[in-house]
Amino acid sequence: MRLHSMRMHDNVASMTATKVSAGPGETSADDSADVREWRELLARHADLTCALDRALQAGHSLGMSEYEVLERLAELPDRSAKVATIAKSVHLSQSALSRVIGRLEAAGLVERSMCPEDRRAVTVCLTDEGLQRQTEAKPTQRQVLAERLHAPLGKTCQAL
Amino acid sequence: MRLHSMRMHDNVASMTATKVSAGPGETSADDSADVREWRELLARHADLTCALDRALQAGHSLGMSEYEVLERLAELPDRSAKVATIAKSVHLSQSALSRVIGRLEAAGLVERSMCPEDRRAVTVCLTDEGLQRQTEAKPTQRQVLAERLHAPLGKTCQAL
DNA sequence: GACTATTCCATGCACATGCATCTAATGTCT
DNA sequence: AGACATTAGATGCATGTGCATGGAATAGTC
Repeated sequence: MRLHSMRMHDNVASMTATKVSAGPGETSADDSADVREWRELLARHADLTCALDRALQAGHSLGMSEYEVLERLAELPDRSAKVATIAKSVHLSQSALSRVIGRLEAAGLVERSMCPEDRRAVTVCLTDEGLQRQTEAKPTQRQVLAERLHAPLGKTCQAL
Repeated sequence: MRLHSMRMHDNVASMTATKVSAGPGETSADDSADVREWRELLARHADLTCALDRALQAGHSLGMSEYEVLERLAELPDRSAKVATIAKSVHLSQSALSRVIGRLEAAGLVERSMCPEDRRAVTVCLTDEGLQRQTEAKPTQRQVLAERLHAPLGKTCQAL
């Protein structure tokens, strides 16, 4: 079972081929619509992930996962949360999140501290620098979203 | 710039936080709609990729990337294409595609052969076994799509 | 025809991810 | 209290991916 994004790529989805569907061993009546929708979802995801990652990396030295964690923290009143809480809002495995937090901590953008009530847990807190970075990066992210979320889809993002 | 899926994960997207938007340094008027849409796209993609990969792996020993290549080839009249052609229809880098084809070849599902007209190019041809595997796996894929493409979204796919 | 630029694919390398596992801390049951 | 099960988070490991590069073949230029 795969899931999360590593470095993303680009590419268009063309290569049309006559596709009849609904043969004898088929699953349901019209799954071709599902397939079309699925491929569009893949293409959109690829395009956006690629563009977002490039823009964030180039402009703010942040990966998409890193930015997402910063964003979640920045949205909270006290700018901090337990790792387990963050995990619920990000599509990353617990281990991947642990490492993302590790990278953010090494960069000085968050701080890990022991949770008083539950000494197993770790509270992750956004630093001032972390908030600043997220604030700087936010317009970049929004711009990419605005440009590509509803764009015709067919152009690659290739080398930016 | 990240993009393509490695092993996918699951998780829900909750963690609601009061989000006002349109502060002084904002990009555009209402980007919160874009953000919502983007997060839904991410969640849907994560859910589907995770479920698809698990189902294909468990039932047919195929990764999502492998299945996609088989599917593209199976859709073609002669069940073969040059690598560069396949590359245009799949969201993988050229190198990743090269390795996917390598794995498929090692599994006996495709064959690589030199292209007569252009001796740089490689023609990839689906074997009978490859076609069979794709035919077997297809209902699995369609079923997952049918089940989850429009599902309420909020449940994880966790351990299958 | 010789030279250069370009295209096609494979591969070395770095890196992010998921799984399995480990340690520590809590919770539960008797 | 003691024993077992559960949960939180970190880490070893295997794997898949993208980038940079390389070698081979082709296309374009003079």
